[in-house]
Amino acid sequence: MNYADFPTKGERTRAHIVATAAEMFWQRSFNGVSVDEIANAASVNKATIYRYFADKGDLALAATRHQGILTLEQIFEASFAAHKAPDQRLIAIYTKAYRGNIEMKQERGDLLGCPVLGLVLELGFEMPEIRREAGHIFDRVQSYFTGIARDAIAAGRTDGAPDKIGRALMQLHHGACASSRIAAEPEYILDAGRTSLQLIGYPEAALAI
Amino acid sequence: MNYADFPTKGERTRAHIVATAAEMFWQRSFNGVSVDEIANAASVNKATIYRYFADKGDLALAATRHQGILTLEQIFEASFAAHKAPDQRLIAIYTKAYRGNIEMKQERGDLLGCPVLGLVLELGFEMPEIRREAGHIFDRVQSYFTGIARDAIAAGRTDGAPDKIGRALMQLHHGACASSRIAAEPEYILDAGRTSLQLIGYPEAALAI
Amino acid sequence: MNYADFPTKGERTRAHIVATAAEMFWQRSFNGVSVDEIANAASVNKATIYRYFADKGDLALAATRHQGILTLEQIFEASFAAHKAPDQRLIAIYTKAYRGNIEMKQERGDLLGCPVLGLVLELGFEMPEIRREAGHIFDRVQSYFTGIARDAIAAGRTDGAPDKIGRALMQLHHGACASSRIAAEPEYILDAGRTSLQLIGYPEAALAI
Amino acid sequence: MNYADFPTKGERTRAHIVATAAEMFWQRSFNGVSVDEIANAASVNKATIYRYFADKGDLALAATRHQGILTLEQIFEASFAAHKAPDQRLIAIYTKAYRGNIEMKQERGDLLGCPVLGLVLELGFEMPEIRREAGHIFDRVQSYFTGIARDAIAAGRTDGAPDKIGRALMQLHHGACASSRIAAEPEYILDAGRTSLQLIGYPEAALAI
DNA sequence: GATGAATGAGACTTCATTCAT
DNA sequence: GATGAATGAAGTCTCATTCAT
Repeated sequence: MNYADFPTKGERTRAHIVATAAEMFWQRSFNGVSVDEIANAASVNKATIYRYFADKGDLALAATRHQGILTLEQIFEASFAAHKAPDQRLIAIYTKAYRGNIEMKQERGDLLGCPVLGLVLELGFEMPEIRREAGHIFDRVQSYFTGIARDAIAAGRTDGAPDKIGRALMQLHHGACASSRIAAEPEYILDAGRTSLQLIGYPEAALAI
Repeated sequence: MNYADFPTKGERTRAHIVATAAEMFWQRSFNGVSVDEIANAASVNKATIYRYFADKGDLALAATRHQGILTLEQIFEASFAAHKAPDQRLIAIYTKAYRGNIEMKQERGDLLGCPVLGLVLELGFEMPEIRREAGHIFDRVQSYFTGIARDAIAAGRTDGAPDKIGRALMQLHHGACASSRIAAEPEYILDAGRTSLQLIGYPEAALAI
Repeated sequence: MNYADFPTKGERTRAHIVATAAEMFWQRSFNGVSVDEIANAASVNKATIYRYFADKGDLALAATRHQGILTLEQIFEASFAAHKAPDQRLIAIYTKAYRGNIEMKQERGDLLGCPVLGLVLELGFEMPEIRREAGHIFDRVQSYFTGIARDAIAAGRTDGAPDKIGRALMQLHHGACASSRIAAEPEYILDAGRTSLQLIGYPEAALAI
Repeated sequence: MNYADFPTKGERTRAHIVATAAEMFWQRSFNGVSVDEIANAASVNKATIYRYFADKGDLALAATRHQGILTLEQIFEASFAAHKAPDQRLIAIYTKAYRGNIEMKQERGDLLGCPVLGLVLELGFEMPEIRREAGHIFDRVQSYFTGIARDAIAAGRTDGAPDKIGRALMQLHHGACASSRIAAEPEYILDAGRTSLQLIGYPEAALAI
């Protein structure tokens, strides 16, 4: 997080709380983390949290949004900015995801997968706003994948409906996150990357470590 | 659940508790459901639950196992018993999953997705036994998919490593469960089914409603 | 409280909590007493309170009812049972009230007045059920006073509408409770008793200490 | 409130806070209103409140005083200034009270009764200064009633000790406030007015709407 | 052996109050 | 000097679990 983005003290405090909470929810689920723990981890008083968020659910919503923005920026936007070719973009996406997870595994011995998926599966029915937010995030993820699909079609590598391919790529991505977290196995991410390359007609493209 | 499988009264009580809890965890997550609520829903005394289970986590483990067995039997074993050809088996799997979710959506307005995925994402790090159990379940799921892949290879429809294809099919399945739950959209399941058929080299096979 | 009236253990616990809470609310108001304090004073766990009452307001409602029943029984019913003549009944009512307050003042240095009035003034708008309950209690109080008025009219001591006189007697009673509590002065109760006797046409009747 | 009475900005701010808080305490009790809510309602910063008042209790004391002054001026002084005869004065007092409550009931659907009684019943034991303040206010109220009694005696309408009659009138007034608030019934005020007229020997005097 | 009753710990939230700019 | 920001304490309520009959 770039703290320069939050000029006032309050905005910085708020952003710090969100980032802390997001990290904890990611690791230990919404209900598995108490507001007390978040306050301690963020080194703020519990009442300060309630100054910025109506309730714990509101904080979870902000955390979801935060994780969505972060993922979209650091994985998808970055990959699109750095590359033009569809296979290169896909490779960049999966390489980044893989590296992030490798790092995590080294740092904490575990690998957390998608920071949004767990929250929305846990809270989707109880908190429709979180579900809606996750829906938006995943819509944007799918858009990126659809763009890749479209370019692959334009390059004559595959055919079919770009949005259907985009959805398939997103589903594979979801599955990769989930299965790699469950098995604590980063390689599963690369597997999904390879399947994705095949789906857009670049079976020969290689995923660099 | 076939109650005839549990001859003694105690076994029936236990099975009834597990089934009730499994349903509730599926819908509202582990931490979102209290032991009180489970006892009420199952119409048993709370202390009775603690007669059969060491603690709430133990109950969650049993629920995970229960859901795993159910899914493996009703979706995968049934599909394999009914069909021989790989595409037919895949079609059966996805058709069953789709129909189950359609039913759910009609009955409760929502669609719950995979009954194991949410639990293990929520509790995986805190309760290693659940993670292990989910690992076993998903290993068996992957085995079924790997078998389908192997048969498709034998039929000359695709090539590659069967286990890698099996993993891809499982990841797609995970992604289908997750994305359809988030969007409350059963069609996403069929989309994943079609992608799966394509992956094993049966792009022309049709998913009956 | 006669504990024999509550056969089961749970009923006794519940009654004990109500009696304890009623006493505390009377002295220090609803919001001035915490559930923790009530639990401590009643020597039960806080969770036990919530086993018997949906929330603190529900406990206040039970306390209101409890105080109403107690007052009606010990002051009004008892006075009516012991005497037939309207002046004697009025004298009995005010004598009991006076003695109770004298006792209180000796025991705690203060005098609490009406156990229902404070609660309903504090919570009437937020908790309509308490207001309704207090309404019922005071309706019954007014009925007793109206009965006295009717008998005084029958005895040729006064005329007018019995219910209007009944209401006047009740209002005087309310005022007596309030003013004696504020001034910590039990004599104000006797003053109201004398005014009441005058209002029903027995100006010469004397209030024994 | 006449803001012209408070020349400096600070005094106006202070007076505005007191008036706002008094209104809120009246409606929802001392403990039922938070300092935050008062600050919001008065459109001042919370810290500003603490610039003018040592603590919330101090604000309650000021609110009590404010309500006392207001009531004494607008009801009692005004009635005494407008009329000379004791029955006319009593009628004026009760008419004003009645009209004020009718207005309230139309405006908010409820009727708040005496603005001091609730506060002092709630806080009397915890905050002796408030009790003392209320004592002073009610002493002055009683003085007004005693004056009326004295004039009625002088007019040969009744006999007895003026201060005892004054106390009776005040107790009736308290009771009228309480019972009308509980029942949300302004007519109860008029009833007390009629009883009061009777007590000072003007049973035939009529209370204009 | 099954269940009503009880509990300690901790959940979320709000309170009155003060700090620091 | 006024206000946004912060806090410790305490509030109500619920949790998973166990006792005692």
